[in-house]
Amino acid sequence: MGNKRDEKREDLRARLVAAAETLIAEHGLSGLKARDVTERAGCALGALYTVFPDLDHLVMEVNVRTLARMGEALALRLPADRDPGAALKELAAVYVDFALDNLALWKALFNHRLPEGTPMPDWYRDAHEVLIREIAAPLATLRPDLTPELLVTRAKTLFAAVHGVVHLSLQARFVGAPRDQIKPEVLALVELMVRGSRPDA
Amino acid sequence: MGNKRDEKREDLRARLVAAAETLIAEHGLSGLKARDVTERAGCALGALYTVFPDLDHLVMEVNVRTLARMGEALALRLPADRDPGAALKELAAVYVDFALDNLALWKALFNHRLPEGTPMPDWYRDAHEVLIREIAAPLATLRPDLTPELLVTRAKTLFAAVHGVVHLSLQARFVGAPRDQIKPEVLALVELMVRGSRPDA
DNA sequence: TGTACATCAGTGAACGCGCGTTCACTGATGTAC
DNA sequence: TGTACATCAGTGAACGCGCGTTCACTGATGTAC
Repeated sequence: MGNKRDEKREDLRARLVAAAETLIAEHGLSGLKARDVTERAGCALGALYTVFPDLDHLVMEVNVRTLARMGEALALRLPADRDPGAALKELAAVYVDFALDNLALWKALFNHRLPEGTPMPDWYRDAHEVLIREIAAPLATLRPDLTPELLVTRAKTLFAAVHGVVHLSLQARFVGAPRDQIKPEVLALVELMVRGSRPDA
Repeated sequence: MGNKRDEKREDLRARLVAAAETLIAEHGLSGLKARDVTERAGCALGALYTVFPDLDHLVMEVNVRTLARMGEALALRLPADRDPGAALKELAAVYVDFALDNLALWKALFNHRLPEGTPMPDWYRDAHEVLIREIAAPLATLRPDLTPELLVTRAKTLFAAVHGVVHLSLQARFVGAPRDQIKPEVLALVELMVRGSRPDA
C-alpha cells in the first residue's frame, strides 16, 4: 500500500488549500497567484498541477469550504421550532455577520468565474444549495400556500434580495448603504418582507 | 480656431465610445480589448490613448451612457402623481426590462473595477445617483415618517434588493431564480416590501 | 532484513501569450507673412 | 490668395510584464527477491 505517498499527497493538498484560503482572505481573489500559493504552501510551482488540474479548481475548493463554514454558521443558530419570521431575520443576521467577518472569502464566492465554455462541476453547484435550504424551512411555515417549487424560487429571491444589499454596500463604489448600516438595513428589509408575507389583518 | 481639429477629435471620441459600447454589448466587458475597439472605430491603436488616459476611462464613458439611458427609461414611465406602491413596482419593472434588454452593458455597470488605488472620479460616482433619486420620490410618499437621510438609505436598500435578485439570477451559476421568473419574482418582492411598509391595518 | 530496480510525486526553469501602453515618426491642419 | 514653416493628432510596430501552465529531470517511496 502506497501509504506514505498518499499521506504526503493529502498533506500537500491540504497545505495548498490552506495557503489559497489565507491568500484570498488577505489579498482578495483577484490577487491570488499560483506562485504565491505554492510558495506559502512550501512546495514547487509545478506541484500545484499534480494536485489540481488548474488554479480555478483550487479556488473552487476554497469556496466549497467557505460555503460549508457558512452552512454551519447558519445551522448553528437555528433552533427549528421558532416563529418563522424571527428565524428568517436570524438567518439574515448570521449571513451579514458571516459576510463581514469573511469579507474577501465571501466575495470570492460570487466573483469567481470559470473560463468561458467550462461547465460548472455539479459538486460545486450543489454546494451552494445550503443557503437556500436553510431559508426554505422557515419560509414554508410562513407561507404554507406556496407550492414546493414556488417555495424554492421564493427562497432564492429572498436570499438574493438580502445578498444584494450586502453586496452593493460592500463595493466601496456604488449606490449602497454605508457599511455600518448594512445590518440594520438588511434586518429592516427582512422585516418588510416578513410583514408583507402575512395575510392581511 | 482649431475647428477642423476639434471636429475630428470629437468624431474620433464618439467612434471610440460607440465601438466600445457595441463590443461590450456583444462580447461582454471582460472581452473588451483595446485593439478591437480601435479596429472597429477605424483608427490606430495609439489613437485611443490620445483621447482617453486608459481603457478604464473609456469603459466608464460607456457606463455613464448606459446609466443615462437607464435614467431616461425610468423617468419616462413615471407619471409622478400616482400611488407610490404602484410607482415603485413600475420602477422595478422598468429596471428588470432594461437589464434584460441590455444585458452585457448592464453587467458592465457592476463588474467594472478600477485598478486598486485609483479613486473613482466624482462624475462617475454621481452618475449612479439617478437610480436612487427615482426611487426616493415615491418612497417618500409611502413613508412620510422617514427622515430625509434614512429615506435615501432605505431607497438604496430597496434598489439593492431588487438589483440582487436580477443580478444573481443572471449569473447562470448561482442560486438564483430561473430567467423567465425574474420579473414575476422581482415584482412579488416589491409587492412584499410595499405591503410591509404600510402601517398595520 | 538488505539490495537492486522501477515508479512517480515533486521540482523549478522556461515557455508562451495576451494585451495594455508607449514612443519615434509622419502627414494633416493651422499660423505667419 | 499662395507659400513656408510649425504644431500636434494620429500611426502602428515594439515593448514589457504578469502569470498560468508545461516538461525534462531527480530523488524519494514502493516492490521484488
